[in-house]
Amino acid sequence: MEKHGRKTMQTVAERAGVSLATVSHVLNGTRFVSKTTAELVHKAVTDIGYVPNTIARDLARSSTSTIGLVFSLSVNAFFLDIISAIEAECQRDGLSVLLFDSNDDPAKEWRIVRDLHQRRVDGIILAPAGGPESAAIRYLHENRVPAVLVDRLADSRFDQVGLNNHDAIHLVTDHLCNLGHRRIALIPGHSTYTTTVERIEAFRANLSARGLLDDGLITPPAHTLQEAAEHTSRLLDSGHIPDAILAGNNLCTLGAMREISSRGMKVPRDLAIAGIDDFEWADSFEPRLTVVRQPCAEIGQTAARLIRRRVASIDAAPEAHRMTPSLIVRRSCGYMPAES
Amino acid sequence: MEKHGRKTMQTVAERAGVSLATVSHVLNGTRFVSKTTAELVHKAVTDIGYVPNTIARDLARSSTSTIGLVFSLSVNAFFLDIISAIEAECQRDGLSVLLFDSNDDPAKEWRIVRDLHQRRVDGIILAPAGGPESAAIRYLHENRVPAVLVDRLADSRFDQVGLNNHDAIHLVTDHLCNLGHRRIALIPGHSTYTTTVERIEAFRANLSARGLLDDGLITPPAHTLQEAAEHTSRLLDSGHIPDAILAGNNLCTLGAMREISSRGMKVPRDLAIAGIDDFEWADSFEPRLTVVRQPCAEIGQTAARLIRRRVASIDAAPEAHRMTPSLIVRRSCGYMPAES
DNA sequence: CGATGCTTTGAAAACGTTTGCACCCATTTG
DNA sequence: CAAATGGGTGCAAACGTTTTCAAAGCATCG
Repeated sequence: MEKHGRKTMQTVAERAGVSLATVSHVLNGTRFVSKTTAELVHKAVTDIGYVPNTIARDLARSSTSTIGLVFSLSVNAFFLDIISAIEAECQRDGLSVLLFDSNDDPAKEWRIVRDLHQRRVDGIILAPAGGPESAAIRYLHENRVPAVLVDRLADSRFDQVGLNNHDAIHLVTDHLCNLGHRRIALIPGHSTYTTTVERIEAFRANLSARGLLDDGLITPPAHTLQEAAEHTSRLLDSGHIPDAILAGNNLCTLGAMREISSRGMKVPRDLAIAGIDDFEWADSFEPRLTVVRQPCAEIGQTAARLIRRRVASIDAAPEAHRMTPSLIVRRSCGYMPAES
Repeated sequence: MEKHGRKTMQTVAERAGVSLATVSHVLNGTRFVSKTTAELVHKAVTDIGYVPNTIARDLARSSTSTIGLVFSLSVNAFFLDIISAIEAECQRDGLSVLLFDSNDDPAKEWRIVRDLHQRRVDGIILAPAGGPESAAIRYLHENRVPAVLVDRLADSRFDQVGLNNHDAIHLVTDHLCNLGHRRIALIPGHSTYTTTVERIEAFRANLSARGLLDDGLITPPAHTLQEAAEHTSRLLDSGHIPDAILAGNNLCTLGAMREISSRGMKVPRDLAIAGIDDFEWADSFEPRLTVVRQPCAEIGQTAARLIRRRVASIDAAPEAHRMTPSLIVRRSCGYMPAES
C-alpha cells in the first residue's frame, strides 16, 4: 500500500515496464498478451494498489454499460422485488444498475431522468409518477432516450410491462361476489396512470354485468395514503356503507385500513377489504389481507429484456406486456365457503 | 430538435460563434460573460438540444460531486426515511446521490463498494451487512475511501451514526416490566453488528438489575426472517414460555410475529411483543406493535454532515454519534396502566 | 539472403469537458 | 500621447482511459 498519489494506468505501465496500451489490454482481456507480461502487469497493479477509473473508461468507450432505475421506493415494497429481478438480469449481461427513488414526485422524477441522461446511461427503466404529460415522459421522448415503463403504463410510445389489470380486477371482484358481498366499493389509485383507468373500467364492467354497479361506491382516485384514508372515511360516513372495499393499490389498502382501524371497526366482521399488491407481513397481522399479487420477478425480467432490446435498436416498435396476476386468499373478505 | 448526431459543446460553440471555453463558462456561470454572448450560447444550446455530458465533466474536474449510498432496502423500510434525509441534505450541498441495494449480502455489498470507488464517488454512506472483517469494510479502509457507517456500527475506525442502543433497550424493557412482565425473551439481530452486541449487553444489564435475567430466554442472533421465526418457535416450545418477547430489529419482529401468528396465538393476550424499529402500518393492523422508533431524519442528516466533513478531511478523527430513541406505546404489550 | 508471415508490443489520437494563461480592445490616467 | 487598467474572450493543456494503426522481432521458406 503506497502513501497516496493518484494511481493511473500510466503508473502501472511504468512499474511493469510496459506500455499504457498493454496494461489496458491485460486488464480488459481485449487482446493477447504474453503470459509473462500479463503477470508483470498484474503484479504492478496489486503492488501499487491501482483502481481502474470508470469515468475515464466510459468516456473513452463512449458508453457506460449502465442502466438507470427510477422507482418510488417509499410505499411500494413490491418494487423492490422487481428491482432485484432487474438487477439480477442486468448483471448477467454485464450491465450496471443505478437506482433512484422518485418518491412519486413528478418534479423529482424529472430531475432524476435528466441527471441519468446526462450521465449517459444506456437506458432507463421507470415506474412513472405522472401521466403522458409529465415532464419526465416528455423529456425521455424528446431526447429519444431508450426507456421502459413499468407498472404504471403511461404512454404507448414506450415499451411497457405491467399487470393485466383486467384479470386482476376480475379475480378479486369474483372472489368478493362469491363470498356474498353486494355493495363493493373501489378506491382507485393515482388518477393519471392508465393502470388506474383500466382498473376502474374493469371494475365497472364486472359489477355492471352482475347488476351490482353503484357509482357512488367508486371514490375519486387517491394520490396519497392520506387521501385514501379520507375517501374511506367519506365512504363510511355515507348513508349506506359498503360491505366490501377494494383498494386499487397498496397505498390505498394502507390508507383504507388506517381509517377503518381508527374507527375501531373490525375486518372482516364489519367490512371486507381486498387489495392489489401483496405485503410480506400480510400473513402475520390481522386482518390477514386477501390480495392480488403481481409476478414481480417476471415483470423485472421482462423489463430488463425490453430495455436491452430498446438500447440495441432505438427505433423498434414499442411492446406492451401484461403479466398474469394471482389471487392470494386470506381472511380479510370473510371465510371462503367450502368448494362443492 | 435535430435529427441525431452527438451534440457536444463544440457544436454549441460553432453554432453560437464563440469558443468552447465560453460555452463552458456560460453553462457553469464560472466566469463573467457579456449578456449578449450568453444569450447566444443559450439559444444555441436549446436550438440543437445539447445535453451536457457528466462523464466528461467529472473527468476534467477530477471529481464527481457524488456520494454513494449502500443500504439493504428489502426489510428495513425505515432505511428509506434515512435515505430521504440524506438525499435532501446532499441536494442542498449540490451533491448527487447514487443508491444501491446490498440485500444484506456481504459479497454483493463488497461488489457495490468497489464499483462505487471505481466510479470515483466522493464518499460512501453504508449500512454494513458484515462486521469489521467484511470485505467491504476492509476495502474501504485499505483504499482510504471516505465513508460513514450507519445503523450497524461495525468499526470504530470509521465515522458512525446510529441509535443509542442502551437507551433503546432500557426504554422498552422498563415498559415491559412496568406492565408486569417477568419472563422477557430477547431475539437479537445480526450477530456481527456491534449494535446487536450492545443491545444484548444492555438487555442483560437491565434484567439482571431487576433479578429477572434468564439466559435461556435469550435466543441466538437471527440473521434472517426465517431464523427469527425458528428461534421464536423454539422459545414457544420450551418448558416455560416467556410472557414477553423483545425483538432486536424489524426483521426479528416480523419473524417472531410470523411464528406466533401461525400458531394461532394472540398478542397481547397470550404473549406480549415489542420491537425495535417502527412500521408505517403498525397503527392499522393487529397486534398494534409497541416499538422503539429511531429518529431517521436526524440520523440521515448526521450521516450527510459526517460524510461531507470526511470528504473534506480524510484524516480527521472518526466520530461516533448515538441518536436518542423514543418509545411508541401501542397495544402489543398489554394495556398501559393509568399513570398515577 | 530477402521476402513472408506470425506474435507481441507501442505511439498517439480520440472521448467531451474544465481551466490556467494570455490576448485584444477600449477606456482612463499621468 | 504613451502607458496603465480592466472587461471580455480564446487557445490549448489537462483529466485517465480505449483503440487504431503500425512497427519490431523472429523464424520459416524459396
